[in-house]
Amino acid sequence: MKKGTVTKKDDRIILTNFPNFSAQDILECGQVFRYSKNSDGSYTVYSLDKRADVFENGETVEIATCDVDYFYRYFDLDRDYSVIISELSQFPVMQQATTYGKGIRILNQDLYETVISFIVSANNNIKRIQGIIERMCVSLGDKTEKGHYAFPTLAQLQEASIEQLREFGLGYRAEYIYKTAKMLKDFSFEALQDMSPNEARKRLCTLYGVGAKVADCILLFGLHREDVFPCDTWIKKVYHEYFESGHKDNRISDFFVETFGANSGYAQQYLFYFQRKYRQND
DNA sequence: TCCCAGGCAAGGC
DNA sequence: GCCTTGCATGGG
Repeated sequence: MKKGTVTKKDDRIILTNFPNFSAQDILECGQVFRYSKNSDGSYTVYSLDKRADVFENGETVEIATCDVDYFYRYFDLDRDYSVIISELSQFPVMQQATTYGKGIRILNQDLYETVISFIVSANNNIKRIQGIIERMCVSLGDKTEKGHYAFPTLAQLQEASIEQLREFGLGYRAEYIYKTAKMLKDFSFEALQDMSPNEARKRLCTLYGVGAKVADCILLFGLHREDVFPCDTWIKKVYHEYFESGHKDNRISDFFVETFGANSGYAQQYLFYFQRKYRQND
């Protein structure tokens, strides 16, 4: 396959004939909660106080942003996803899943925003998660020059009361966010980088509201750890529908990591997106 | 009315 | 260590 070109300008990134890039697949596959689809078909995605607008026209994709370097890394543009897809396709279901979600890329999201966002995600559905996080931004975050609201800084989050957090619709997760915001004052994100998956997971699980699954999401979406496999209710359905049964729920993640190895994180996202494809209203 | 959603913490054993 | 239970909220 011919490899496309990436051109960085001052205020935009231009992809030409660039394989495995679809704004819809990337943003609607469940890894990120702050984005919108615009009336002209373009997408806007937000990260911390930044935003990028993605316009797709045939062979050309234009990513308009005032922070080109940030979103170059954010969209994981250095990685060749055709290799990953090729390796995963030997597994029967993966052939279909990677065909369906061939434009997926695992984003390099901000670690702090990922921690808070996925605490919100626990036992929740995507539509509600998006609404809660949006209300958090509007109520606690700064309004930017572009007119949108930034994700609240840690300092801003720490100032919010439990009652205020509960008004966003967090339910019992309000206490998780409240306590973890305080705990993050003395938490080293840098230390996670050099840890094994199990060490890093254990460290993340010291945060209130973070368990095994949320920790794996943080490792995958915030630290781009490829050797983890977040197991939620959708993945359990995938497991029982397409794979061998016999593992207890809390071992399904281990089974998939043994199966997919270094490509586990990617495999998870293809399968999650594939499993949910007829359920876009969640 | 019950079930479900990108589960987790706490308590019992 | 492994199980069970309660949990806020809104949509189907």
